[in-house]
Amino acid sequence: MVLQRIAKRTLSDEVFEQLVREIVQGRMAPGLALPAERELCETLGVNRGALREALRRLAQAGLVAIAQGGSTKVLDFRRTAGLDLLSQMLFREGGTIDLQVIRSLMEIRAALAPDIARLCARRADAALIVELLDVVDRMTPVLAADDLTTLQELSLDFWDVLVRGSDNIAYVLAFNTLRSTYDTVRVALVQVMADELRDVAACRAIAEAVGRHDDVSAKHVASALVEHGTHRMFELIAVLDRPGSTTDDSSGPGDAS
Amino acid sequence: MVLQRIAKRTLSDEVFEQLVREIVQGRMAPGLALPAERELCETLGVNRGALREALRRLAQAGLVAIAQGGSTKVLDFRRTAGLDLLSQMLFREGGTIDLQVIRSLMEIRAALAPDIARLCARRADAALIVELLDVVDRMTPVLAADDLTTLQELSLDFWDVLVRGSDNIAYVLAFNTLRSTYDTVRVALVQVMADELRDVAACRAIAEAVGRHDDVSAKHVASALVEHGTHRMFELIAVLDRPGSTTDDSSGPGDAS
DNA sequence: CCTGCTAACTGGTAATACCAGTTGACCATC
DNA sequence: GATGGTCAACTGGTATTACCAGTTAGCAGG
Repeated sequence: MVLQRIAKRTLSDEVFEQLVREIVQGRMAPGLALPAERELCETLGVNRGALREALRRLAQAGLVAIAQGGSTKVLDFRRTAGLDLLSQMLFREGGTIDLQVIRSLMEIRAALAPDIARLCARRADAALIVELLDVVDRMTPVLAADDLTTLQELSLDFWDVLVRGSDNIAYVLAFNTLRSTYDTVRVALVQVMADELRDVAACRAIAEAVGRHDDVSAKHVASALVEHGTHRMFELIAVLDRPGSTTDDSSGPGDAS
Repeated sequence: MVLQRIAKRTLSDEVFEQLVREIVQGRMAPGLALPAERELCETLGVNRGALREALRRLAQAGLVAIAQGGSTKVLDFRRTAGLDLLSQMLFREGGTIDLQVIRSLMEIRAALAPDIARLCARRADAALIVELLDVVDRMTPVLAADDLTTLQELSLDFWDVLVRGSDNIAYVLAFNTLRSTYDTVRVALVQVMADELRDVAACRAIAEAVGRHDDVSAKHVASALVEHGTHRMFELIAVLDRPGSTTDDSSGPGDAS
């Protein structure tokens, strides 16, 4: 087993996460007034400062509205929260993965990827093209060893370079959000994404299209590449949604929760 | 002049915004260690609690990394921040609008809109179709009066319904983020978006395609609709980027900052 | 019934003390 | 010289207390 960093969580982190779950999972309905800070911090057993730090973060995430003099009210996060909330929505009550969120993730990825490749082909400079080909070159031996986990990392690196090359700050930031969401369930998805990850040829085709500044080809190849994993994921979801199936594992190693 | 709500900003809001600007505009480079909290709060003239609330929000936004015992360090927001930061990047130093951000906004919108329409056509239920047609019906008299500002609001309502109909939480949340970014500069963009806003026929075509569950048509019409405004915006950006032009006004009324 | 005051909430700010983890210099040990 | 332990001086984390400031609702007076 590989050693990993100890995750240190502060009191306000705990409070924040607890309240996010309460709201996102619907146990605190929109419009509901939270208890007063002095009361709530006593209930939670933390000092008011820690609670306030958590509440401010909730407000920034668009989950509550704070008003001096008035009370802090729960908002309808479907109308007020931003994309950064996505990673908080992955897990349902009880720790199972919400397949609707996975499906959404795959769909937005499929919508963005072709345009990222297209713009990158239009705007990439020589240095970025070299960087792109370098990532693809590093993929080849890993593919030969069929090391899917490493391929997954290289795939993220590949898209990271493409996104930077697209010279579009919205794509860069959205990619960061989607990547961190994906990272949370990465291990559980290795097998489903296997076919896409093994398609290093498509990655090379994209890199070469970018090298030729051929935006049309880059777009089409990227579209085909991500449709790969997207379809596989849809198939899996169709199967898992049938029974009351848990999502603790799909196939091969990798534990969720 | 229309009266508008007074924006109440707390101390931690001010500190947060000030630090966001410092980081996003590059005056605080990635890797830089912030002064100690006790020192920084004295510099800013606020108490430590207010400063900490701001720092926690910065950490959540992916702009700094806080570590007990160590120092708080500035992160590379291009790698760690999420899409929710986009609205904070609209304004450059001096209050001028960053046209690169506007371009990015238009591009991601153009990438998402067709797929939103497509999914909505596949998944919308009867109630949502009624709602969609209702928005379009409300557009017609406003178009006759050529009231662009109201058309702009109805257009946002229209896309809001479409996004909800797509039954994709990632699209819903991303739409919220993009809408709040767009809202910040809405008035300045009325004239540029005019042609798109006046194309109520396209909105109706999308609504009808959704009503027929014709996802291919919905996608294509939506694609054409948003290309409208996107191209106009590109033309404007090409013109404004030439001289050292300020972005205080484009044409007609509407003051930015 | 309406106006306007007031008291009792609410969150916002502040000062202070102490707990807990990190860092680096220093030193004994191997 | 390299290693590992100790300690002091940082850093952020938590807690308590007090008071300021805005909102709300109820009540007195018109």
